[in-house]
Amino acid sequence: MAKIHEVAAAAGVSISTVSYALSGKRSISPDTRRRIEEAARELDYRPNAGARMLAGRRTQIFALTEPFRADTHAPAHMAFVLATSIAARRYEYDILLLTEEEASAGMRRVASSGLADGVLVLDVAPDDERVDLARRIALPTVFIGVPDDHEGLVCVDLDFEAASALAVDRLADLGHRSIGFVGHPPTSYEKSNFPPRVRRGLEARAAERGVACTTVLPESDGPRRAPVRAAVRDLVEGGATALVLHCDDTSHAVALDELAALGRRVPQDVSVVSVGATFETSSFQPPIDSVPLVPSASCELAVELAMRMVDGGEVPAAVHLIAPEYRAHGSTAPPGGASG
Amino acid sequence: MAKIHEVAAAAGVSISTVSYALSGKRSISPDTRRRIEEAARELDYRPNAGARMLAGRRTQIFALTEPFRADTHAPAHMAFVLATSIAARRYEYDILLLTEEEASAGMRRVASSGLADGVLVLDVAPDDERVDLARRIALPTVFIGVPDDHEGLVCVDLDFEAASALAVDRLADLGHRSIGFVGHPPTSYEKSNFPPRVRRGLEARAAERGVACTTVLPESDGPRRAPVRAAVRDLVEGGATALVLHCDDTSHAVALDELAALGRRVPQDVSVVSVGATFETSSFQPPIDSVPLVPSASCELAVELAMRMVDGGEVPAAVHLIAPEYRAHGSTAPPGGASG
DNA sequence: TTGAAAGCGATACCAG
DNA sequence: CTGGTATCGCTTTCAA
Repeated sequence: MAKIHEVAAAAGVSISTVSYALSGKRSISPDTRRRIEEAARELDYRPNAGARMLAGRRTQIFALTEPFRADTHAPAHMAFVLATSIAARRYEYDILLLTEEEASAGMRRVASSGLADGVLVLDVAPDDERVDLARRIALPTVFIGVPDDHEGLVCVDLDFEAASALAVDRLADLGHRSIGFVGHPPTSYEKSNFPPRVRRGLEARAAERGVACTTVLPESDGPRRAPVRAAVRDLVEGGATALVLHCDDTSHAVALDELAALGRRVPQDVSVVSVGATFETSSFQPPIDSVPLVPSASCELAVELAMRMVDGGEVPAAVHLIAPEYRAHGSTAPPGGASG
Repeated sequence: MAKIHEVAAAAGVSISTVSYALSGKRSISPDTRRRIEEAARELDYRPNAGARMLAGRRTQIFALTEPFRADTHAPAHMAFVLATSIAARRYEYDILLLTEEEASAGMRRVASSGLADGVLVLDVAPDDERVDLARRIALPTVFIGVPDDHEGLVCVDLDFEAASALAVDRLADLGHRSIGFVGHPPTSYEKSNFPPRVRRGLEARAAERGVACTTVLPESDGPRRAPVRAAVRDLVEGGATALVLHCDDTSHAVALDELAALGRRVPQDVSVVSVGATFETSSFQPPIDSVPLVPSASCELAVELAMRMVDGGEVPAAVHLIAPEYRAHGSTAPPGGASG
């Protein structure tokens, strides 16, 4: 824990010069800079965090609020936390965790104690309690996800409607006239903010393209995930030549397994596209086309916006949608294989 | 962001009195204290974090290092992060996230910048790179998990050996003479620190009790988790009258499903005990006896030790083992049902 | 029981 | 291009 004056002494300069040299906030002669950097390195010097917060006007910390809900999908959640942390570090920012009940109390606490420069909100619910709070506190806040009432808020998310539309377009372009949609369990459409958007986008674009679309929202439990299997069977036997999946990874695997059990080949007999997945769909057997939800994309944008706000820049209080991207892995083809 | 002098003015006292009243570090007349607390509440005052770090000698922050390894079991990991955060908040401490590559660089950074008062290490590998680092930095560090080389370190963990022994004792006491052990996939025994301890404890106690013990470490993939099913089948058909499980939740479910498929009732035909699970085993069909790994227990102890170290107290540099607890849910019985 | 004032260790303004 | 120094907001002696 060397201090700045030790570095100054070692380099034979004043402490202000050390500060400027290390922050790069004013020009320093090459020679002086070199001596300072060397001294800093040898002493393993880093500015004291507390002093820096106090003297400078930033903490270099973002608070990350995440209510670990019981129904939170852990792997996806971890991916977002990790992506946020990595994105923040690019700007030399650290992440402070705010969990559970603490989500609200914590935001207040962090705001009034100046512990963080901004707040990133994860795992957003449609009627999220953190919405009101965000409007009240005077701290830059970015939602990663879109609550129902998002007026005046800065939100970041994948354009799920467009993602679904992309999937429908792909299938419609190939000639499919009837597609089946396997979604999350019904409760997800109330507790989470994005499943409804996927469904809406899908059904809307299907209607536009004159494609028949049947939606099933199977429970994700039961022995061998029977509901998912039944959904797949019903859809395929009902005439769907393509399946769009928006569900967890296990349900994906089960759906593929059921197709195999039914003797339907992918993509010859049935085309399959995954929408909004945070997991790798290319490692399924067979690999599945995907319009993924990429955590790093959302989190990087969120952090960038938060940084801009911290720097006093203008950031529109609006939903910042991320354009979806179609990733082909060979699971789609024109309809008409065996069932031709 | 009210400041201390505003509170002092509002309460008609000096700032030092406000500081003392709020920290409780010296006695204040009841009346004065009341006025100060009221003023603080009305102004929503909280000490500025940076100023507090600088003037006081603590940051009120613990760094939590967690390398989000690819093979990390997300739900368990989340449970530990959450438990750590909750435990820390009891002491008015916040959690700063240190991830990935940053695990090592971050520890160094946090130590030399005085960003945290201590470090909590999660997801410990047998040959963890953070071990050497922990010895080098001058920051109280507590490992939640036990690396192979833990000399001079403060570690906290469930006594897995004792947990296994508890399971064996239960079964041996009931009269079982041959038990099967279904463990994690083989690679887990290298990448993670506790599976070997479970296995060791199990086999040792089985030997002591004169109970035959067959170990199988099935892969946790394949269609319908065939390896797990095969393991269960082989063990049961090989004469095991009881199964001890130390694997993920899905494998538990699959194992039970396979027993049902084999026509073996639990516990009449086969007894089943789960060891070291972080998930709820009482909601399986049927509910399963468990000697669980309780995240809150480990994390609370870790935080308590870290706090004691921060406060300058004595904490033995040793492995602090948590005594396991047997939770009966009706999945064990004397052997001799159908197979009499 | 209370108050005045000396730091804590940086940043950034004002000079030179 | 470099230095002196006021300042950030609190904690904690030292005095009364």
